[in-house]
Amino acid sequence: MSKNKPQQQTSDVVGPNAGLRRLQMSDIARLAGVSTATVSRALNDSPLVTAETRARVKELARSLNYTINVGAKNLRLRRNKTVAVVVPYDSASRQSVSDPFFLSMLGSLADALTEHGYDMLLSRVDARQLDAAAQFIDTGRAMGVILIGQWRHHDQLNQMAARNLPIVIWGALLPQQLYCTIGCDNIAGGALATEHLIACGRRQIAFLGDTKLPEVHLRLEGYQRALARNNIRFNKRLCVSAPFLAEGARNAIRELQQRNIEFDAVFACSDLLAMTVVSTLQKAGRRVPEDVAVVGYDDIEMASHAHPPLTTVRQPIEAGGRALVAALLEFLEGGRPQPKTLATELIVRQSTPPVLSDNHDFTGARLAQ
Amino acid sequence: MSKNKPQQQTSDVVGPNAGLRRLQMSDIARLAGVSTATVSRALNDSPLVTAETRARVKELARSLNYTINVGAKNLRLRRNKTVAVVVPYDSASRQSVSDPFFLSMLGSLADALTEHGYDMLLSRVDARQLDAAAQFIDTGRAMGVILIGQWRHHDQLNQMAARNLPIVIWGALLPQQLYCTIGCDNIAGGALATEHLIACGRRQIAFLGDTKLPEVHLRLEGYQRALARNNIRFNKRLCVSAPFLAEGARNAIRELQQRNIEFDAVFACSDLLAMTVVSTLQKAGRRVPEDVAVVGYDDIEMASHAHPPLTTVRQPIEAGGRALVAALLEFLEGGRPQPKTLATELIVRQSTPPVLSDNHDFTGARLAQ
DNA sequence: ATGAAAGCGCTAACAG
DNA sequence: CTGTTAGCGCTTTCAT
Repeated sequence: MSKNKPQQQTSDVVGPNAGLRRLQMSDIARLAGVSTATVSRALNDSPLVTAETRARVKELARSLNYTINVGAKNLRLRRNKTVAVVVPYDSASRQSVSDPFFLSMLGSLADALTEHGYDMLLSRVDARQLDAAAQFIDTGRAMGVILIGQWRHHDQLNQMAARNLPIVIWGALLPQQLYCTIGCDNIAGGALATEHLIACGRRQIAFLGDTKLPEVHLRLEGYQRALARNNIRFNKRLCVSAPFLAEGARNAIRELQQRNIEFDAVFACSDLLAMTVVSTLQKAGRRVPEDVAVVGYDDIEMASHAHPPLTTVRQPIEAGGRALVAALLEFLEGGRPQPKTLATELIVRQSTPPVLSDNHDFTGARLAQ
Repeated sequence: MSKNKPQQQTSDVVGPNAGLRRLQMSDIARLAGVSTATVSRALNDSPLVTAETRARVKELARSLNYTINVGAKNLRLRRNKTVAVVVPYDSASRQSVSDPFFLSMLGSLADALTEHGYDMLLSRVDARQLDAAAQFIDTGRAMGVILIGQWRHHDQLNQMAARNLPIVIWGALLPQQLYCTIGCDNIAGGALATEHLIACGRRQIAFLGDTKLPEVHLRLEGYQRALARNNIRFNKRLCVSAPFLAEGARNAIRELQQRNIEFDAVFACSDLLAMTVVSTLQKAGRRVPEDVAVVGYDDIEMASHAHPPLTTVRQPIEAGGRALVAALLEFLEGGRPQPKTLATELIVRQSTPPVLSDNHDFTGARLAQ
């Protein structure tokens, strides 16, 4: 009969842990004088039990500190309210980007998921093998995946999408994309920053960012469009590729200076980059914003505390997290969520000088200055 | 007979998902012509199956893209290789500290856990109710909890420890502490920074940090000890309480200036704080390190890219993450891990001037200058 | 309104 | 070495 006692059964009668065996539903049932079915119903607020019974069972469970075993519940229900959040890391540097932006995003996702009763499984995967993210779904560890950053792996992502896996990605909207991305309007963001610098009277605006990343590439496009709208010739030599890491910014600025390229403004594709730019410039004896105006991107917490406080393009992180979660949940409910682009907003602080005209409308086309 | 078809059974024969039902062990067993027991053994590398059978089964599983259902496995094994990592957030600001230090710690934990085959469940909890962290264990969602930061909730933590829950905490070692903490030697760290500033010839060293946090309090103690060892009188007015958030730093510096308190050095309890200090000082026309030397804490990535690059006390995050995980695993194996204090290291960069003497031994006692 | 019983997908005694 | 079988702790149909 009972030939199948699991090996590690915590003895509930003798031994050091006597009586400490984890309570289970059958215990509550016995104590309440009902069946486990009734306990289950009561605990799940089923209308099939009397209010009286429900109250009694719940009270008993509470007083005994009983909590339902989620694993068993999940197995039975064949679902499991957890979502995997995957942060790719650069296999070269073996380090994920240490930008505070990511931490905020994680926090925002954690909150949004919690709000919906979901748990969040966090993991890092090698950016070269993003499809490892699918493992979470295959093994049933999570119902879906949120990937932070598409990097340069459009193809891998498309393949996963082809498998129809519930996965949504924080990133840019690309042509011929099968997967669902949520992200900010990078073109608009790039244009916003650039228009502002132009409105401040700057004409030689350097662009800093790793244009191999889709999002940055789009910001560059916004930058170019803004220049065009204002009849400013695009000067390729003002564009310096700099990885997100701060180191890149210093080198970039040095490069400009060494090559004797004049610039009176910098648009940097992250606040981290921008802050390094400011420091590098100040060290070189150039004033911000008087000599060089600087605009950043993200609006991380620190941006407002930098010196000078950073003018920057805010990415709505809270909204982003919520949108990612909403899209994933739609997926899980059988829907096919559409990519969504969130609006960005220019936060004007002191790293840029006052605008020249009274026209504060940076969004409209500005055909001539 | 089959009166118990679960309601949401994905039809495997007809319907839009025909044939897409998730494979399970019995499918592999049937296809391989063996029992599920054998499949289980093969997949788990049990020595009880022939190498030949094992190979055949594994190959079949691989080719069919079958992966074991972790939930079912966990239920049966009554364990579940996941650990909850809990980041307390300040209920007042409704925001967890957005210090990059935390992100690094999360990354480090994710790596260490992955190394041991554990998954990481991330969540934020209200700092006022840290014991909510115990829920993860009670519901069987995770085997143990790693809490980042003990805040001011010594008592709550002691209560949890009394329940003998597998939980370890990143924080300071406090007297009469029942729980297991892993953390850096804050006293030594505080002393290290202070000794260095003294060695640089500074005597009026301001201390910046939220001393209500145990870790910061200990750093202050190290600061005081270093002063004492060097016969410098402790001046309470040089100690300014500043929350970790950057804003605090500016106010703190302003406060010092307004109160006309002279200082030629600042020891700030986080790099974020230190960087804001540097900026504030520079804006006020004081040079770093010539007029004021500044030492930070943590050695976040950005510290080396600041201007000037920040002299700081490094917290070994990688080692910290590994130690936290090691301690928790020891707990899970029935051990009772001891609190562990990791060594800190002074990273000398350019926010402090060259030391005056040739004696670079900052660790020894320095009885007279 | 409640209970009995049949599994969710897996593992491991036990018996061959 | 392999198969049979009894659960892990829960939910839900079906029968009462």
